[in-house]
Amino acid sequence: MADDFYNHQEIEPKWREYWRDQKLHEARDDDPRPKYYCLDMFPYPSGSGLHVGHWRSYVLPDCWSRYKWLQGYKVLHPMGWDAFGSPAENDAIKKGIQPAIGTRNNIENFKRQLNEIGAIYDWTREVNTTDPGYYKWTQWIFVQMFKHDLAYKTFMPVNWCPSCKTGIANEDVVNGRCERCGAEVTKKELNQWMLRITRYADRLLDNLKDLDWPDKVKTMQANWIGRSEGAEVTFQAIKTDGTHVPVRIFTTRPDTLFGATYMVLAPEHPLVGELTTAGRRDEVQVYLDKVKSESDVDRAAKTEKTGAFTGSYAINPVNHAKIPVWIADYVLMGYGTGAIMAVPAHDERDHEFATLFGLPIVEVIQSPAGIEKEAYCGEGTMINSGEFTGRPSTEGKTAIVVWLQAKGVGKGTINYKLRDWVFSRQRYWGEPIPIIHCPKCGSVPVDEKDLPVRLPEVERYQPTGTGESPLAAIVEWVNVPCPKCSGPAKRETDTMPQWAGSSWYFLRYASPHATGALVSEEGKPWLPIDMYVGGIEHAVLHLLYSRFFTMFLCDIGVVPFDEPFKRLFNQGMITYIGKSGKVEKMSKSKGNVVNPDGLVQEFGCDSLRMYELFVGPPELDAEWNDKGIEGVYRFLKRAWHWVTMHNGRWSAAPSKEMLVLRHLLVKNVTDRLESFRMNTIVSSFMEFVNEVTSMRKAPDKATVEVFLVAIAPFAPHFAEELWSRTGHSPSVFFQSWPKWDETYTTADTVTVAVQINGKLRGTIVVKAEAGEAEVMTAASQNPDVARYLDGKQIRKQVYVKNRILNLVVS
RNA sequence: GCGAAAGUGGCGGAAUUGGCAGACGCGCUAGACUUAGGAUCUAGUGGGGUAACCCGUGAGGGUUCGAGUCCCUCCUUUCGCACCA
Repeated sequence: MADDFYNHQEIEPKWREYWRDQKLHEARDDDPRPKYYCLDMFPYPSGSGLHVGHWRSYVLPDCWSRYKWLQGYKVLHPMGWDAFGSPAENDAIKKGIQPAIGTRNNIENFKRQLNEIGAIYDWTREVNTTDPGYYKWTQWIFVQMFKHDLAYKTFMPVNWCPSCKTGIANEDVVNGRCERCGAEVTKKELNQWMLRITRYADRLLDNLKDLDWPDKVKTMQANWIGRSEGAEVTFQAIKTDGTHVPVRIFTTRPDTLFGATYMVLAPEHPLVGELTTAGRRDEVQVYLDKVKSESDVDRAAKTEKTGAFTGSYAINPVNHAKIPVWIADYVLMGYGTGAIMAVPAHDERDHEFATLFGLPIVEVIQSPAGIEKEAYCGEGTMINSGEFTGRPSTEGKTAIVVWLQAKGVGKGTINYKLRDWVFSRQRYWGEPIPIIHCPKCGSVPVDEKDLPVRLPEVERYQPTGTGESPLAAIVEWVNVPCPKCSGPAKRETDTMPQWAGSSWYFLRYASPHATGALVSEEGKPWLPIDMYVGGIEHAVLHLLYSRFFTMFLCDIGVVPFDEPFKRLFNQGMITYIGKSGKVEKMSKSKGNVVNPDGLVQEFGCDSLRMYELFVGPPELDAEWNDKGIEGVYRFLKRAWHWVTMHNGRWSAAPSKEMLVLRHLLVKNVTDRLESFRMNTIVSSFMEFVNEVTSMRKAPDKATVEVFLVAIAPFAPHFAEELWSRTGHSPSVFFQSWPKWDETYTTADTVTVAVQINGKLRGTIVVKAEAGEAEVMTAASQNPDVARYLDGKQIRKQVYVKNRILNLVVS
């Protein structure tokens, strides 16, 4: 019958419509079941379509959500749009389409394509960061941060992307290049809004240990925060006029203080001028000019150290040694105090520098291999260290800090690599920063009742490049009365980075339509997120910012938790041979995209879903194979045939063998789901179908039911159709996840491998849990084994129950 | 340079975590059904050897009755950090 073949083209749209009509995807606040919040990282709605690489990231969370659903949870699985940001703006500039309109069109297209995946998103909770009803709350958070002294404006050199024509955050700079466009980043002095994320540094670090996240991501965040304990020590530098000026340095090795043989200031250090002697002025100036002309990229690529002597000296507080003060660009102004004591004997960088410029090297930690050839950075016994000589360096660390503190020349301190977050962008397409500058009252936040500050329409979107956003040109928008004194004032014209809206969107899904609060009381029980799925590329930026926002919102009572994502899973990317001939990440720019539309047409959405899982371990990158989907398609067809050919003619009672297969399937699929080995789940189903079809007997109804429920999260249309055809209603998703019975998954007979001298010589079938003597008897009767035992003496026998018998003979 | 992960047939990948290496799929070979097959089904498929057997998880060593799995040395690939004192 024509009706009996697996017609995916017919059944897939039908069931999608059914789910939509039945509102199967909607998460209801009043649903009494326990909640489960599964979240996909929301996309930027780009104009180019979804390729099979995108598909992979949406399939896994959908399968997981459907699994959780069958387990009896009310599942929140929402979707939205991270729609602010340069691409829409650049499009606007290029094609003359307003970003708002371009974005709307892209979202339409994206939604249609997501629908093809068969994913159950709750579209009633869709959020869009560019919606004024949404960014009202992004601005509200900024105002709260301002009120809590977490947002401040300051004039400082920031990373400037000459191509995007905007200042960007440290996190946006990758190897000296702009993370968005790849242009070399330069420095620019700008008056910028900053967020004091550093205030949360310790908490951001300490909380990591309790998160169920991949260690890799935790490590990356910990490294980014870069906490290091040490001491700040004050040296007295002698100025050209003979007076002393304190220079503070940071060190993690106070135990090596006696080995400081020179000092280095960052070229940008404020004391460089005062400490440069007349005789050295020219040389120092040449060096400063050279450093200034170098980009970060050049500076990073440089292998040899450079520097210049200022001509001045400083006094080491512990031994009053007079040591020269140098400047060198291996010392960074942005970290610690911008000055170091150099201990060439016990620091690689200092050693290299000292060797190059002929500076003295004094050993103060006993070094196994000496310190002439290279620095010794380990611990050991302190030597040449005055009263501390003879003590272990680990002890010396604290002892010297105590000593410094008592003398008032230093103290224990902690430094972080993490910097405050540059939050201003001089671009059009972002949330206006809700601040009004009043000549009398200073920076005044916009009244909460006046939020949102809507983004006005402009004629020109082009970034000006002057350090001002295009908004600055809209006089009627900029000029407003001061909220405090009503005098003439001006709006802030910088906008927020794209990260702003994505740093809290996951909270808004809980109550996307609430007008009186960021999260309503009804919405709160959905939070926090139980499972967050997305790419590793957000390991630092998005995830760190989101944690910071959540901590702050927790502190001001908006949410009752300070970590938003309990569990994180990073999906690997899909790779494919690109036009370069190499295997690369699948992307439009690499010219190696595989369009899913044709595959859906030919093999169906369910085949593609299952192949996306089957392609490889979900956490690893996987290379796309054009033929691979055919295997999954064949499997679905075989399974379809198996069910339909026996439909209604089920065997009355399951055979023992069938029961074993059924329970083993449930056990395998469940175990593999829980451990996220999605690729092997597909294998489990294939093995099951291979087995049951080769039995050439009708299955019992219960086995088929279990099979259909178990496969429903992965091939939902397929499962629904067969569920209905086998006389069930309503949806298969109203069933509950099947359980297995250990009595069937543990066989009564087992095959035991028999090895002679570690080599497999035969296998024997024995009762499960059989004793060693019994197995030994069976083994010696097995001809394959016996021939190796003939005339030999058994020296040793090792038996591992139900697995293996190894006989050592001679 | 530092750190992390990984290296298994022609290919993607399995392996209950120390116990029969190569599940499952792709590809390939042979056969069946077919006017036909790029459909479907059946059988086979790590390498060598007529065979008994031997060899096989990047390379080399070690621990063990037994190692893809643990330890040491090295090589390669990918990712992250990259003068953070």
